[in-house]
Amino acid sequence: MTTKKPDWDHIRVFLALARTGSLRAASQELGVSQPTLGRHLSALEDVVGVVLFDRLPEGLRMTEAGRDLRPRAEAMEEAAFAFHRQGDAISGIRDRQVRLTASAWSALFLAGQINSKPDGLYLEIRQSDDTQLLTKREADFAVRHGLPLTGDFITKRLGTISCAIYATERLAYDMRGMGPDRVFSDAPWICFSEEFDLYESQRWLLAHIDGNKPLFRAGNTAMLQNALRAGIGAGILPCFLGDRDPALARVSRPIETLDSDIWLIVHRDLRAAEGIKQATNWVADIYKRRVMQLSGARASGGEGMELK
Amino acid sequence: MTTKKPDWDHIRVFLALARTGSLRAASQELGVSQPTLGRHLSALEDVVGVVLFDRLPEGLRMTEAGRDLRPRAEAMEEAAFAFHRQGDAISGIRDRQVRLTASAWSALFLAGQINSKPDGLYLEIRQSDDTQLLTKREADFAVRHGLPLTGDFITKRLGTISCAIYATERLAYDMRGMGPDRVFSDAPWICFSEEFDLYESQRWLLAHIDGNKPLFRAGNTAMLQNALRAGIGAGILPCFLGDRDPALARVSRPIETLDSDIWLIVHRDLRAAEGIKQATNWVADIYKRRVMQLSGARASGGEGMELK
DNA sequence: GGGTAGTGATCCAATAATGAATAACGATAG
DNA sequence: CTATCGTTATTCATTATTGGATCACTACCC
Repeated sequence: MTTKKPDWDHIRVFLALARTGSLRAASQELGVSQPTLGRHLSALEDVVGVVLFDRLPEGLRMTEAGRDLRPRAEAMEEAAFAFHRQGDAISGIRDRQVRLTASAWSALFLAGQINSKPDGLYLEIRQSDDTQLLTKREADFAVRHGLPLTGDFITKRLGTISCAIYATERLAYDMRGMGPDRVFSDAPWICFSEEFDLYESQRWLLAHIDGNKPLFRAGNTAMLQNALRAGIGAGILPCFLGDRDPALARVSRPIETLDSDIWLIVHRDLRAAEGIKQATNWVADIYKRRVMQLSGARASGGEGMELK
Repeated sequence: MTTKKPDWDHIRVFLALARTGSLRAASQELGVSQPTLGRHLSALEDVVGVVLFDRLPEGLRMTEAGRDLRPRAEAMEEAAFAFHRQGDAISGIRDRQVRLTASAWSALFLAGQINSKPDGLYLEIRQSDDTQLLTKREADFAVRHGLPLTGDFITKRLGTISCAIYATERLAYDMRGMGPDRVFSDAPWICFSEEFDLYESQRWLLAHIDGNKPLFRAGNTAMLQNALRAGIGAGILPCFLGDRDPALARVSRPIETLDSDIWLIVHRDLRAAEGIKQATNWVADIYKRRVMQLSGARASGGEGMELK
């Protein structure tokens, strides 16, 4: 009979070490101390009979054996996630916050509607674009601009979000005077910082203004909006934000090219959980009721230039 | 952030409890005390948020939630097995006995050839017909009469094992006199106990002797052989045993219907491990060299009746 | 150079997990 | 009804695990 020592948790440690590359970093992530992790690793190496990491002064370097073993450990982790997902589904997420992750704009939008949240539903909204949050079970469902590439998810289209170019009324007036051809090169522009360069709207703006460097780069949407209010430049905002800001006016009509579908994404295992159903219904309902706000439709038409 | 408490080992406990049905039984199997298992179970129920077992005076009764979760836990266990198999493959099973499981006759046969075992190879032969031993990682490879139905195995045909009917020379003489038609109904027969009723040879014999009840049922092959030696009856033995027993003679020639292919079965993950290669090569070599013994071929032909 | 910020290893007091003993309980047999 | 057996739950002394502090070392930056 082989060793019956329970080492499943040690495999979990192995994975954390493989990811962080050092005992200390992993100790922070796992919430256990560095000496303990070192001991766990040694214990695992003992039962497996193979050295998993070379201990170097600059950290841990995974051996070839470790690299071979890693996919197996990840398969095990995935199984553990599936186990807990199923548990969540069965428990209906009772006595726990439902954790929703949304991209920047969607997170803002939902936070603005939080007062319509049904009683008894405890929500936590986490702004992130990391799809992995769902598979890693760090979030229960997601609101995203795109569909996930892999994984066993249920998706539902929530609606379309439109954005336009906004500035103070005064600046907007001047810019409209420049006309579609010169506004990009002559006006002062504000955009997001480099980490958002992958965003569709950011790419669109940067491509249009071309050589004309943006005079300010904001780290998040709220910063951008405040900068616009200060009147130093123009920038892209989602209509649901820009239209409701009395200090801002549209420079352009909603830019159709940048219309973006919003998707609700929930893991198949969780879709039937009571808490999840409540939360997703709430979210879907909001997007249904606020479709006008999101698309930037207005009772009074005809404001701003047509840009594309 | 959710609870980061490591509970993978608790899932392992959950599985053991699901299988044994009681804390005490599981504590024996896992080598941990009953109070500890109870605590582990409670801890797991805490994080999952669901009651997994009802604690009854007669033991644990799995709840519906537990039944739903069980397949997930088993998937995780399978992943853990795969992890360790891979580890074994990489380490080459150094510093460890290679554990071989074989069916009754094959185990006997191999044990008889153990002196040809290469130095430095440490073998443990376990007699069993449980195919699960391989997937549960309780054995490294198997010698079986049939092929496994499921699983990712490498198989190799080792040879054919033949068996015949044996008895003492005196009884064999009498029986040959009865002729093929009456020998089954008139002679005294010995067979295996009921637990072997699924074996091909046992089924064949029981079907032939029909109403004629066997006068003795042996619990294993050695017992059967000894009973035959005592002269009280005739029975089926593999040729490699019967032919080498000077106290026994063939009543029949090898019975072709009962020829049975022997297979070597090793998990794909383990096939390249050094220790495994050594051991499987040794086994394959034996079956190759002793093919005559196994098939019951003899220099002097023509002994015994032809039965089918 | 000479700090600084990393890394893993080691030691030992504090702590958490463990298990033998036992209690409490229900089922069962006589 | 009583005795016995097999459960899980509880208790508490013992044991094993843990982590803060520290050491030795390397890489890197100024």
